[in-house]
Order: sequence, then C-alpha cells, then structure tokens
Amino acid sequence: MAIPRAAKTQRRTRIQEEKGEQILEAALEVFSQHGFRGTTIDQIAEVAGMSKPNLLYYFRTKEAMHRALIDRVLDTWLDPLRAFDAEGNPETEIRSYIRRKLEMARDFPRESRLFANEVLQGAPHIEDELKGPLKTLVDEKAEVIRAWTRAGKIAKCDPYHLIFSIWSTTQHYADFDVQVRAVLGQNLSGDGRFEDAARFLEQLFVDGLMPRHREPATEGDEAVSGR
Amino acid sequence: MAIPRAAKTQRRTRIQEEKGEQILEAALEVFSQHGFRGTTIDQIAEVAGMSKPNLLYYFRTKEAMHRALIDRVLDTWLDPLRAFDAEGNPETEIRSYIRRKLEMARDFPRESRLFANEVLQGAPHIEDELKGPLKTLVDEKAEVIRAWTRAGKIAKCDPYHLIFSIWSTTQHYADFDVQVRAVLGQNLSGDGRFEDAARFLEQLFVDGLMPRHREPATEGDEAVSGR
DNA sequence: GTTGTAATTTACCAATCGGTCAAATTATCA
DNA sequence: TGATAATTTGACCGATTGGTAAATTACAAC
Repeated sequence: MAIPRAAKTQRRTRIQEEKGEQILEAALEVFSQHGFRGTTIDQIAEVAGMSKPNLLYYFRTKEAMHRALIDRVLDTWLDPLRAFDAEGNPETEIRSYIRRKLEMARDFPRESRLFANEVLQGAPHIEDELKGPLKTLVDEKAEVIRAWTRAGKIAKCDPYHLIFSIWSTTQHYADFDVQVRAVLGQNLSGDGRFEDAARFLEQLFVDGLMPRHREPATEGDEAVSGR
Repeated sequence: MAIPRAAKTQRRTRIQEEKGEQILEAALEVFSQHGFRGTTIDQIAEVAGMSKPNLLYYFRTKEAMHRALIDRVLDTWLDPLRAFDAEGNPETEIRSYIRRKLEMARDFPRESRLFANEVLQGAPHIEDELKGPLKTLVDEKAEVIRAWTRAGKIAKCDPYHLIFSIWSTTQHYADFDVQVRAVLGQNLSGDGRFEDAARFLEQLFVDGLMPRHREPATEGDEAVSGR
C-alpha cells in the first residue's frame, strides 16, 4: 500500500508494512473526525508519532493517504450487505443484517464517520466507487428483496428505500454519536444500549409500530407486538 | 443579527439587514458543503459577491457567521418535532411527522447538512444546544410517545430510538444526497421520488415489513399490507 | 568492518489562511 | 449642499498549510 517514493527496489520491507499501517490508523482517527479539508498532515503525524516529512515518505500526498484509507475500508464496509442471502428466510436475513450493521456502528464508528464525512461533502474523492461497485451491489440485493415481495414473503415495498432506511438507522448511532450521547447520556457502547437499539430496530422493520390486531379484542395493556 | 463593529448608532439600517441576509445565505451554501474547518472566508465572500473585509465588517469572525447561521436555523429545524401533538391520533401524528421531516430534507437540504457536518465532527460549536434545548424537547416528546404505548395506542417501544429512527431515515435523503443519487439516479426532488420515499417510510413505521397475517390463510400473491 | 539503500529529520518554501488597517467611496439627513 | 456616519476595498500581516531538498541516521548484505 505504502510505496516510498525513494524506494529503488520493488520489495516491501517489514518496516514499510508496519509504518504504513501505523499511518493509516492515525489518518483514520483524524480524517473521520475533521473530514478531508479539515485535516492537516501535521495532525496525522502527531497521532502517528512521526514527523510530517516521514509521513510524506510513505504517502506522497494527503490525498494519497485518504485514498488508501477509503480503498481499504470500503470493502469491509459493504460486507454485511454482501452477506444478505437470497436463499435465507427474509425475516431472519433482515434481522441479522440490522444487527451486523449495528455492530459495525458500535465497533467501527470511525470508519462510518469517514464515509459520512466524504459523502456529506459531495463525495469528491469516491464518486466512482459509489456509482460503480456500490450501486452494482445495491442493485443486486434490491433484486433479491423484490423476489421476496413477489413471493409474498415480505410486504410489498421499494427495495432501495428499504436498504437506505437500514443504512441510515444503524449508521446514525456512529455518525451522530455526539447527539445520541447528548440525548441518551450514553451511546451504543453503554450498558445495555446496544440491545435496546437492536431490539427497537428489529421490531420496527418486522412489525412496525401499530399494535397488532390479531383479534378484534384490543384489551388495554397488552399491546406488545407478537413476533 | 449583523452588528458592524464600526457602527456608532445602535439602529440597524436597511443595508445591514440586506447584507447580513446575503452573507448568511452564502455562508449556508459553503458551510453546509465543506464544514466549518473546510470553509474559507474567501469562499463565502465570493458566493456572496462581496469582498472578504466587507464580510468581516458585518461579522467579526468566521465563527460569528457560523454561530449566527446555527442559531437561525436550529429553531425552525426542530419545528416538526414541536408540532408532535399528544392529543392527536398516534398513527396520524407519526405519518405527518415523517412527511414534514421528509419535506424539510427535500426543501432545505443545506440546513440539514449544516447540522450533519457539525454533529459528525463532534459538535464543537453546538454542544450546549444539543444538551439543552434539543434534549429538553426530545425528553418531552418521548414522554408523549410513552403515554401512547401505555394507553396501548401504539406498540411498546423505546421512544428515543423511535425519534432517532425518524430523524435518520428522513435526513438521510438530504445528508447522503450524493449516494442516493448515485444509487437511485435521482434524489427526492426527482419525479415521484418524494412520494416513493414517503410511502415507504409511512408503511415501515406503521406496519413494518412482514406480510400481515390477519387470517391463518397466507395465500401466495396478495401480500400487500392492509390499509 | 564496508558499502549501498532505506528511513528519518531539519530547515525551508510558496501558497493560503483568518483577520487588520487606513484610506476611499457611498449613503443619510439636517 | 455639506457634514457626518456607514460602507467598501486594496494592501498587508503573522500563522498555518501542503509539500520539498538535502543532509543524516539506521540497517542489511557481503
């Protein structure tokens, strides 16, 4: 990944491997917090514990660091969607997709914010990835969902908006972490918070919010939706 | 709002009113696109069609412009939530809250991105507003929702996560506009797109995605959720 | 060891940043 | 009309920015 400009050999040394890693880790920290334009190489250098020219020995430009980060992260970021299985039970698939996305929001909030920053500011560096691999994957999974509705396995609904809504509800906990903490006092890492959020979202996507009306008898208290 | 530092009188002239307006409009355009740190005063000046020192005649610092923008926008931004009526019919209230938020995402995407940028980067300038007025309002409306669940009018669910999910799903169309356009080819302003999104979200929040099972007979095709 | 390359740092550069200042221009109103 | 205050601008400042040049140090192979 990191190819020092002064390197005369093509082989990558152990140090190149390690330092490249170290830099990207620091870059993720800073880029995800301040966005591309708000990040300075000096900030990354300080977090990485090396000098600015040393960073630029491994990555020629600030943009190269950003690029390398995006490339590395985008793939794993789309993994949960790839795991969406056409053969599986729709309800189970949706539930576990929600959980997987929520786990990523909890465990990799910086990666989520890196993308959020980028997309929010018009995706000047990743437009191709959005229109290419991402769109392709979404189209593919949208077709899976459409097949489910055709088979009557889930309610008739727009598959694209469904995917958008799962993305937005789950990533919200990473991207708007400050707001969540301001309102809730804690984020997804807080005690029991993850389960709270997961249960709510599963219920929302499976049953919606209106009390189920299996029987005409709608007796006062027992309004919990049966699952 | 804009109080020129050289002003000897306290009265605000017509010019001050107009230019202040003009500057904030330009500032919204640029801040919402690049975030606070990514925005330069020169950029705002160019969009506003005046010189940099002239901007600084009306707003002493870049931060003052940002501050004025936030203050002006935050209030109207929370209006839809304020309209949430405890006396109303829960289903109707939720449906119209979703629609109102979706309309704002369509009609005021820059305002949405202004906040998104700010919150995403740790809300360094609006932390007080989040922990103060915003939290207060959310707590109040959460109590309304809780009352509804107690009365069995809606399913038992966490009111805070419900509010988060409405925020995230609707604002997604403004904040991640580039991504939406990359996947869908159009955004909410596109022909019929608003209705598509609105209908999907209403269905999601009211009925969820599983086909309704009023009768034990789950006959193949007719899986559209009732109502 | 010696030698050649990889890795690191110090010092630096041109461009841009937020912001100031004094002077020039324009609006206001007695 | 003239005087006074409000508005606007060009020139400029110190600090910070992304990035470079060159010299120095660490290291691996012989």
